[in-house]
Amino acid sequence: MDGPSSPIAPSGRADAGVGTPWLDADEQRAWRAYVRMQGLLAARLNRELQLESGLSLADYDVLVQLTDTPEARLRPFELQHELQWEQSRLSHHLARMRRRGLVEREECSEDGRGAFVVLTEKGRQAITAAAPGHVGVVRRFFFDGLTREEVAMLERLTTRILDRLSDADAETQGDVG
Amino acid sequence: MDGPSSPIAPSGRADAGVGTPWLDADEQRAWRAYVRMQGLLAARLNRELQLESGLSLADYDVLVQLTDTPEARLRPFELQHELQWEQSRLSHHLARMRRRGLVEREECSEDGRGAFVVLTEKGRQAITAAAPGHVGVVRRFFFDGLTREEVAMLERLTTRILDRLSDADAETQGDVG
DNA sequence: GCGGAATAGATGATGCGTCATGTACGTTGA
DNA sequence: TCAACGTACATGACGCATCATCTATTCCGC
Repeated sequence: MDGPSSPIAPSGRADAGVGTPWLDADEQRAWRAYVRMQGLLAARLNRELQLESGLSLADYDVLVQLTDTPEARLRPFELQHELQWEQSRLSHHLARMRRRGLVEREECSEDGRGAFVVLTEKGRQAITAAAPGHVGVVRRFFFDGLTREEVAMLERLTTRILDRLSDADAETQGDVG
Repeated sequence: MDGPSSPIAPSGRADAGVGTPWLDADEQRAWRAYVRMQGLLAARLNRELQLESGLSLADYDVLVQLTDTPEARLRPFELQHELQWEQSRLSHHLARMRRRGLVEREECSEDGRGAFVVLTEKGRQAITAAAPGHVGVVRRFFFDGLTREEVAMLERLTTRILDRLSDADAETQGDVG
C-alpha cells in the first residue's frame, strides 16, 4: 500500500534535451503531488477501516463484490476479473479470509477445477458494519474537497489512463505492433 | 502496492437519504476509475522498474532523495520527512537496502542517537541506470495521456486533497477541533 | 478416445509495510 | 544534577503482494 515514485528524476533533472524523456517542471510538481496524495490517502483509508472494522481495503473490496452478487457467491476467476488482481494474490487473500471466517469455499459441480467463494454471515455483518464509516472517510478526505466539475474531469482523466494501461497489456499479450 | 477500495458500497447503494454519506452515481464512477487506475499504474511502474533495474519504487525514491543532496547522505529522519514514510518502514527499508549494498550507514558525531545514510557507488549506478527508463514509463502511461490543462488541474486537485489529509493529521496530533 | 494446450486454482519463498515495543541518547526544568 | 520527557532509530511479529512453480481439470483437434 504505497505508491509510485516521488521526485521522479535524480539531481534536479527537469526539462532536459530531446531524446531523454524527462518531465518538465509542471509535470514534476503534478507527479509529486499525485504520488504523495495517493500514498497518504490509501494509508489513511486503510488505517481507518482497519481500526473501525478490522477489515483491510482488500477485504472490503472482496466483500463488496460478493454482496453485489445475487447468491453472494462467485467463482474466484470472476472475482479476479472484477478486482483486476493477480491470480495468486487473490488465492492467498481468499485463504486468509477463509481462515478468518469471512468467506467459505464451496465445490463447483460444473467445473471440477473450480470452486465458489461464498460470503458467510460473519462476512456480511463485517461489510455491513464497515461500509458507512468507510464511505464517510472517502467523502470527507476526497470528495468534499472537490467540485463536481473536478470529479467529472477526474473520471475522464483516470479512465483515459486506464485505457492506456489496458492497451499496453493487450499488446504485450496478443503480440500486436 | 494496491489501492483504495473499488465499488465503495455494497449492494448498489448510491445516493441514499441524508444522514448516510453514500456516494452518488458520478462519485461512484469517478472513485472506481481512480482506484483502479492508481492500482494498475502503481503495479505497472513497479513491475517495469523491477524488471529493468532490480529496484522497487521505494528504492527509487530513497535513492533519488540521496542523489538530490550535495554529499549524497542524509539523516534518516530527514529522509522520513521528505518521503512521508512511517519511521519503521524507513528503518526496515534502509536495512534491506544496506544489505543489498545500495546505501551505507555512517555514525553521526553531532547526535549520538542518529546516523547518516550514505549513497554507495553501487546505489548511484543503480539510480542512474534506472532513471531514464522509469521516467519514460511514467511519461508513456501517464503524461502522454493528459493535456497541459489536465496536468495543471490534477496538481491543484491533488494538492488540495493533500492539505485536507495533513490538516486531519494536525488535528489528531495537536488536539484542535 | 487421445495427446497437447489452455484454464482454474493452490502453494512456498521472499520482499514489503505496519504495529507495538524497545533502547539509547538528548533536552529541559526544578 | 538528575529525573522526566522527548527524539532518533531498531526490531520482531504478522499480514500482504508477487514470482515461480505445481496440480487438476477441461477443451480441442485429430
